Formats: sequence, C-alpha cells, structure tokens
Amino acid sequence: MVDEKEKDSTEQKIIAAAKQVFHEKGLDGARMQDIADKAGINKALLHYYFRSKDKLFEMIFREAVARLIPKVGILFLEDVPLFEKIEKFVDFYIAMLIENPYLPLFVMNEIQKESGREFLEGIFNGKKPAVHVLAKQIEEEVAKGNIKPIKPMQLTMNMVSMCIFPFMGRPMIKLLWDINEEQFMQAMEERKKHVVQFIIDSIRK
Amino acid sequence: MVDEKEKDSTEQKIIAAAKQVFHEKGLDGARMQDIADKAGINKALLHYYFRSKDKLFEMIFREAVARLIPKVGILFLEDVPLFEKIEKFVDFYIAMLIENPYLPLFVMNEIQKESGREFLEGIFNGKKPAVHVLAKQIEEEVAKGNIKPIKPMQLTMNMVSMCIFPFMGRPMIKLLWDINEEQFMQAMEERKKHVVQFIIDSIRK
DNA sequence: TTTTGGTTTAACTATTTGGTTAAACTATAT
DNA sequence: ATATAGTTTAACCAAATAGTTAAACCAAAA
Repeated sequence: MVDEKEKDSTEQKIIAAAKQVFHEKGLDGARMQDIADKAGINKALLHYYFRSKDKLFEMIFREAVARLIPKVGILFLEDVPLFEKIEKFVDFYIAMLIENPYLPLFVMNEIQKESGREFLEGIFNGKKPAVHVLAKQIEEEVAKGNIKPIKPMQLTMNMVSMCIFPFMGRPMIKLLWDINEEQFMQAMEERKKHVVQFIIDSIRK
Repeated sequence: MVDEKEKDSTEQKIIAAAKQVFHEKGLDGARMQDIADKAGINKALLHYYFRSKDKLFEMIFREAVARLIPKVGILFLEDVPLFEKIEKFVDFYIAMLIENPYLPLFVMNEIQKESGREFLEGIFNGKKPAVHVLAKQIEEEVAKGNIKPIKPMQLTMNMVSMCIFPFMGRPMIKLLWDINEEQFMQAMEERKKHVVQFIIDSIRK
C-alpha cells in the first residue's frame, strides 16, 4: 500500500490540475485528458479518485464560490463605520482577486447556466451573505445625513462592479490600453486605494 | 428553386438560433443539434449554409464584438465636454446592454481563450477604439483643475465596470438581493442616471 | 514468502459530436 | 414534360470524449 503521503499527493495533484483547467476552460471546455496531462497521471485515476467529471467539477466550483462569496458576509457583518467597511471590503476583495484572477469569470460563466445556478442555490441554502445588514447600514447613514441619498443595492453594485469587472475583462483592457500583464496587475494594486477613494468621494456629503 | 425570401428565411433562422445558443452556452457548450432544433431545421443545413461550427460561431462572435466595442470609439471621439461624454457613454451602453444582456459575458468568456483573443486582435487590426482620445481629455480636465486628479485608465475602468458588470453577474445579484428579472431590469434602467451621477459626484471639484 | 488491500496502467467501450453523402424534393426555365 | 440548379433530408461516418475493466504494480502485514 502506498503511504498516506503518497495518496494525498495524487489526489492533490488532480485537484490542483483540475482547478487550473476548469478555471481557464470552464466545465464544457475542460477535457479529462487535459487534466490528467496537467496532473501527470493516467486519466483513469480521475475516475478512480473522483468518479466523474461532474463530481470533480463540483468540488472545484464549490471551492471557487466559497472563495468568492462567504467572506463577504463576515465583512458586511462587522460593526464598523460604513467608510471603513467599504475600505476593508475593497482591499480584501481586490487582494483576493489578484491571487485568483480567473475566479469571477469562471463562477459567473457557470452560473449563467441553469445547472450552475441550481448548484449555487444549493450552496447558499439558507446561508446567504448578509447584504441586508449592509443595506440597513447604508440607509441609516443616508437618514442621518452622513452620506448622499443612494440606494443600498446600487451602491453595493457599484462597489462590487469596480472590484470585479477589471479581472473579468482583463484581456480586453490589456488590448485596449496596450498594457502587459505586469502593468495590469500594478493597476489592480492601485485600485485597492483608488476604488475606496472614488466611492467615498462620491457619497460623502 | 426556393425563392430568395425563403433562402433568407432558413439562413436567418440559423443565425437567430445560433445567436441564442452561442450566447447562452458559448462555443464549447453549444451543440449543433441544439442550434438546428432551435431553428427548426435539419442539422445538415448548418453545414450547407455555414460549413462548420467554427465559421458559424465566428459570425456570431464578430457581431457580438461589433456591438460591444466600436460605438465606444465614436462616442469617445466626440468633441463634447467630459461630463457630457460620460453621460452619453453610460446612457448608450446600459441601454444597449439592456437589449443584449448576455453580450458581455459571452464576449469576455470567449476572449479568455487564446483563440478568442487572437480573433479579437484580428477584428481590431489597426482600428482600436480611441481610448487615448478620452484619456487625453481626462488629463486636460485634471490639468485645468476641473476635476480631481485621476488616472484616465482608472476612471475609464470604473465607468465601464459599473455599466457592464451587473449584467455579467445578473444571476448572482438576483439571488443575493432576492429580486426577480423585472426588478433587475428596472434597477438597470435606474443605473443610466445613477452611474453618471455617481461618477460626476466623485470626480467633480 | 505469501497474502492483502490500495494504487496505477493500458486497453477497451459506449456515447456524443461535428461533419459528410447521396438521394429526394422544389421551383423555374426550356 | 424534362432539365437544371438550389434546398432539404435521413442515414451514415470518423473522431473525440467520459467512463470502464482487468491486470499489473506496490508496500505492508502475516
């Protein structure tokens, strides 16, 4: 019997390879042989360890969603002033996306499909991120006259849009502005501060 | 011989069906049989009229890119004040996306792939939208002290992000905020004014 | 050394997919 | 009525794909 360490190694190899291939190609575009090649193993092992393409995908997708969403809830629940909350969210989120640039497009593309959506609903089963907590906080700030009147959903949408979209449109942005990968990533780093400033300048009274 | 009107009808049926299926499923997920079913024709006709899946896709993708990008250039080239330009862009773009909600995700997903990117570069062959014209205008406004200092690329990214991302993240937004399709589209209509206001409030001195 | 249980391999299988083929169909011109 | 050219169909095909199978391999225990 191969020892425990070796077992983890094959399984881990598969997961790492699957993550790469699924993130780049999506469920439909990924090929089991490609995953096996990337993992440096025989294709039959994919089924031995994970039974089917769908099951392997499910694991990768679940992890992707877990990375994209739940920490948001925690950040939204924190008892801190609104501007500080915005800063923490933007900083955390952009940093996370810099580490996982393929993530948003991967997730958004898969939930475009009925099957992906159903799966997402299953993950959320009663545990959706606390967007309403943030919404309430925004409404209170508006009511107190601390910020300009703005709908919570629109403000949240603006914030999330500015964090996420540049990663989803990366090839287009690089092509339009004639920048390389390094320059793009630098611009993303700058956005940690820039987006916060932009939002606060917009809503501050 | 079937008359000219009938010929257009089969070809048009295929294009309309292909557009639907490719936009929803992408190149990898779309099946020729599905397109044929949706068009109400025999699958062999797809090859008779368009030779191959790739060629049919190319036509649909080309049209999608043509819709997403080139008008941008025209709007950027207009000799109007910056705030007015922002307003025209946002208004036009969101209206266009309301008509074609699948568009951005479709295009961004395909250009994620090398083949899609190469194709995009081919379309742009020397005719990229005039982002540098807009960039220059932003720099001049900054220099004149009319707006706060901001990098043109960052401002443009903010603007485009807030127009496009909500459509790409539509299923997620609907799920998180518990809104239906009608409510979502209404929120998109509101954004025509809201995004402009948000941007101008942020950069105005 | 043999047995045992887990891992890996190479060959194979069934299904799906994009594409091909040849005949049937259709409408028009002669 | 026949020939012609374009359109459509149903059957077929080759390749790709996800998955299966049985044997070989490996390491540890008896």
